[in-house]
Amino acid sequence: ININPAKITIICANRYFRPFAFAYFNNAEPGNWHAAVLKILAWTQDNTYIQTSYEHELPIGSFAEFRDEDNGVDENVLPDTPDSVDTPEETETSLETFTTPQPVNQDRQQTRTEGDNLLATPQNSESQQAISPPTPISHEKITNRSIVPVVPADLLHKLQNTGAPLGHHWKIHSGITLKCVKAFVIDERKREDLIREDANSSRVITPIVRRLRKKKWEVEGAYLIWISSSLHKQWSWSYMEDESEAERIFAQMYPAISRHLIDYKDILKSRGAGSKAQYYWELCARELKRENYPEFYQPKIFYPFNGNAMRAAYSTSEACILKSSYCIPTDDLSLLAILNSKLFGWYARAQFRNSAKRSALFFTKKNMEKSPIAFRSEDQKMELSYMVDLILNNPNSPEVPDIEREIDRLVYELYKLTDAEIALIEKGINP
DNA sequence: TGTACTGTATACCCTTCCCG
DNA sequence: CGGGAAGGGTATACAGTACA
Repeated sequence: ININPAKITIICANRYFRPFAFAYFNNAEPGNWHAAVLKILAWTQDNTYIQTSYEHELPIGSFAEFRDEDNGVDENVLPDTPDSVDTPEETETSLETFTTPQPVNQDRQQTRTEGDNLLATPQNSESQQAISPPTPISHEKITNRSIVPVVPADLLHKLQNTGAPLGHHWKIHSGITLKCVKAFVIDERKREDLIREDANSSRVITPIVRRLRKKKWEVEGAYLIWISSSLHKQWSWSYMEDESEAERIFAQMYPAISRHLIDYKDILKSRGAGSKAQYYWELCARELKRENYPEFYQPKIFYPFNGNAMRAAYSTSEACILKSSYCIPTDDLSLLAILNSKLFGWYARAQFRNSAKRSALFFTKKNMEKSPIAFRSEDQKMELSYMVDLILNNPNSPEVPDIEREIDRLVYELYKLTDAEIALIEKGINP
């Protein structure tokens, strides 16, 4: 075969990239396949802390930081010759995992071109050294660090490789867009007034559920005037040539609602410009039916789109949620436990921050879908659900902080965190 | 019948601004 | 003043249409 084995990199993965591995031939010379040693650099689900990203200049790297903080661990004490890594015995074995590659010897490097395999070509050029130091790492060091990683970037990496992304198991739905919240969202008292004025009003008033400001688990109920768009529902006023005539018919059908919305006529008309077929009293929404909005008709976890912390809540009522909230239809309270845990909060601060100047986190659909949710056994699910139930049943109990701490502890267990990693999260040290 | 194109509604995400 | 709810621009999905 006339292929230079040193130029081959094999990428091995299943369709979920778990495990994920690079393989390449070490000691490979053109025309001498027998001398080539196949080396494998792998990421697996359970053993995520492997130094290969550093050794091979993959983009991760807060390693320098780690050295500063890790007393006594210094580049100088690390072996600086490749021979201390690759022993003759190892060369005899054809398969070797998790070892550092040898630097390319001088004459072989001269034959290489710029486009050559990065992985099989350890850092020799000056430009590469400027990006990342080429110091090889001993096995011993790797083993020690894999037991107690204390660098936030490594913890983040570990979390990212735990469990499965949220989007694999759950679907996230966004809330209803309103042209003007003040106009369409009403409280219990206003609802009673409107229905007392005209009993028909109840036909277009539907419950919604919102989060309570500043509170993690609690929700508040409210009501929404839901008159779906004429594009989706044929009303008596739909598609009238004369808008004032349509308005008159609307006022006849729902006099109380009409009187309420007239106060917001100007603002609703200005914001509704562009959607020609609609009148100011209509929502830009389909009919509220189970088949149109199945997510609202089942138990759901919901959370606001932004904020400086995740504040997820749970609702079993058949109520809608508004825009700037997302909901996940599920009755799995162990997911709620994870979302409201300190661990997830730490992950969110590390991942979801949108701009440097503001502390706000953006729990966008994409961000959330990618979030790693640890696998839970049935027992673990039950235990977490029980804890969450305790809080939901009595959110103002003085015991809530204790229960939250216990939930945090259980979540740390789910993600198999070490004491050092837990300390990082408790201290709020982000990457 | 399949494909390309087009217009529109919707959802997403960022920015603004209000309220505690 | 900061947090967070709401507004608004825009990318995207999708339905409808034309045409091969």
